[in-house]
Amino acid sequence: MVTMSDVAKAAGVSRATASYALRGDERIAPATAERVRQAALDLHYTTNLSARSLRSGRSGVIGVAIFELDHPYPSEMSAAVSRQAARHGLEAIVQETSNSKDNEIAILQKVTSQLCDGTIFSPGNVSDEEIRALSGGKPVVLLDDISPDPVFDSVATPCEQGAEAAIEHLVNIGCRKILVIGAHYDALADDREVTKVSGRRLIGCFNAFEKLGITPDPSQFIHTNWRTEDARRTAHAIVDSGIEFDGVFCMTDTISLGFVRGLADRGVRIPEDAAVIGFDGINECDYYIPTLSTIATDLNDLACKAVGLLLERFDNDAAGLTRPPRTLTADFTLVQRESTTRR
Amino acid sequence: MVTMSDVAKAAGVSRATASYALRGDERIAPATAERVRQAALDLHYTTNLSARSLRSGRSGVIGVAIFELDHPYPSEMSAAVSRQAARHGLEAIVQETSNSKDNEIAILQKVTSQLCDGTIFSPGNVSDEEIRALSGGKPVVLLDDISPDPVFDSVATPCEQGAEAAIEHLVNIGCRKILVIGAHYDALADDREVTKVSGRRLIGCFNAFEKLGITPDPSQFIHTNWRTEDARRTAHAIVDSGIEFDGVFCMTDTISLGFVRGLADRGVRIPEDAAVIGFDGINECDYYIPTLSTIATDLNDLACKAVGLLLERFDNDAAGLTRPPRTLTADFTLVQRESTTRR
DNA sequence: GTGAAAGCGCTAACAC
DNA sequence: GTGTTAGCGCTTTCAC
Repeated sequence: MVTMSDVAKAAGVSRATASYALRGDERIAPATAERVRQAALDLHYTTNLSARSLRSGRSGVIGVAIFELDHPYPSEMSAAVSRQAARHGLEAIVQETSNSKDNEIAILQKVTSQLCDGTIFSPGNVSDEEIRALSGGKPVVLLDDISPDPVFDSVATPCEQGAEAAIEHLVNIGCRKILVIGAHYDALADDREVTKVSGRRLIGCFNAFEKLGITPDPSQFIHTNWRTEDARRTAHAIVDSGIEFDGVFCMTDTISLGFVRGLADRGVRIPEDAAVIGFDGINECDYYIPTLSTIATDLNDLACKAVGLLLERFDNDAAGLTRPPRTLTADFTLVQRESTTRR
Repeated sequence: MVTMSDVAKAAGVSRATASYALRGDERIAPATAERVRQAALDLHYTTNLSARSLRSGRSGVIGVAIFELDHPYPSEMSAAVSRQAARHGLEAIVQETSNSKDNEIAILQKVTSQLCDGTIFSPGNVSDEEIRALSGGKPVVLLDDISPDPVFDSVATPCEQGAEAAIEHLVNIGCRKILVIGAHYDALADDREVTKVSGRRLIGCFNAFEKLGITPDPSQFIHTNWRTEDARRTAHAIVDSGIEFDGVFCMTDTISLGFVRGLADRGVRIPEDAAVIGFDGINECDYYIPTLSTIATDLNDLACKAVGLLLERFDNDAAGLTRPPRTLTADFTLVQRESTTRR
């Protein structure tokens, strides 16, 4: 392995000078700097991240910790963050928590807190205090952790506004019997639910109905596991039970995909018999048959805001400042496709 | 930040003893070890990865470098590798190369070669020698890099066998005019193509036709960009041109998704008018309308083999051994769904 | 503008 | 069994 000493020797300077030169420090004479750079190139020198990180406490790497890598929404989100990080000269490393507490702890404790300058974390089973303890004082940006009294910076998906827009859209295109798939009517009775994604999307629905002067019936709200196969079975059950409906808001596109497939299994035509709209904006909605309308969270905006909050903390920490935690909300767009387009 | 010195002091032992105790070294008396562990727990000690890695050259982290995180196949593959790594007590970090050479180099050079004990790499634009130079002597397992004279261990997807099975399946269910979407008939004229995924899937097709005594016509093989939207347009063009066909093998599920959508746009019914089968086995094939048949690469098997090769190298390197590079092929299954099921 | 030297937190010989 | 010691490769005062 070629180290900085090798480069310094080849360039005829000391290790310190080599270090400065390679990082573009102003103090080094242009000619010297050039000589060092050339030597590094010739020797195929690459700086040792562990050593740099150990010594300086900065690595230029940020961690992204998410539930499940093999699901469209989290993987598209990770990709967006990766690209956004790259724009700022940072390297993003993505780790899968598998939605298990042990794994979340292991990840925060190991790579993340030790190597990464900061972390973008989609928390599942781990409390704020635990994150605080495990993060080693490095900045953390939480995804969708809307607590009334936030401890960390966070970026929220536009749950309330998006859900509201979805319901309004269904009503606007003429739906009169709307189903909401993803949570019970009385889910909000559980206090914790209010801050969760499902609860917040539910609130958006209620807001929309209220604004439109509609009194929703509890039977319109149907709980299901947020997995495609469960949503498909839920659709079967609903059709088989004879419930009437002409519009459906699915709390995620994953539910939407399964639900639409389930309706198709039972011969329900979309959008003729029922219009369907989902939430998230995953790519595959655009290739489904029919193409699926959705409330598309702007992942670039989300990534931009998350990385931005991290960068702010870096700068602040460097300047010895602190500021209270901020919560930003990502933009969204209502994407109307075939599943809610009636001729 | 709490360091090992703090733990050692709290437990009333030296740093070395603390280090041994925390790593479960046999030499430390059980009582001492327990005392150290308790102290570490009380102080919320977490071992500094950079320091460990710098000193011992091992981190327990493996890198996964892939094209695009927001596409189903690579993200499902990364997830499989993450989980397989976890089974061996390794942490997997995933990085997106964005299919750009600069990025591939940056990733190999930075996190990967410096922190990771080994790398699973899906190479796009970087040569074997470059990988060799950038990997810093750490083991590398390549994905789908079938060179006649391999330099690294690698795991291949079952291209030839899978494509052969796909064509045979189409013929078995009665297809007589089969289209292959993803590569030109004469793509193999380019030598490099023979080792690429597209070329190898083409070879599988040729093998199948030969085995079945069918002489394929060049016009049956249609090139398209491997993106859903391009495949959709390709389907439009094919139908509009009046080419007749009753079976389609798409070289990837992503193509399949777009192609089927494109056929649907033109009123071609699947599987009644044409049967369609893809390749890869991505999750969404199971929820499409119709559900899509596919040659499903066994990602668990692929992950198992890739991580296994890495582990072998770790052990060998530790024992001072070397062995010639090995190339393994992942298993696959033919998954028949609605798109190739005729009543 | 450049070099000498200290030390980040940890591990692994080696000594006792 | 446990402690002492010497670095891993780098950055960063502090001299000059």
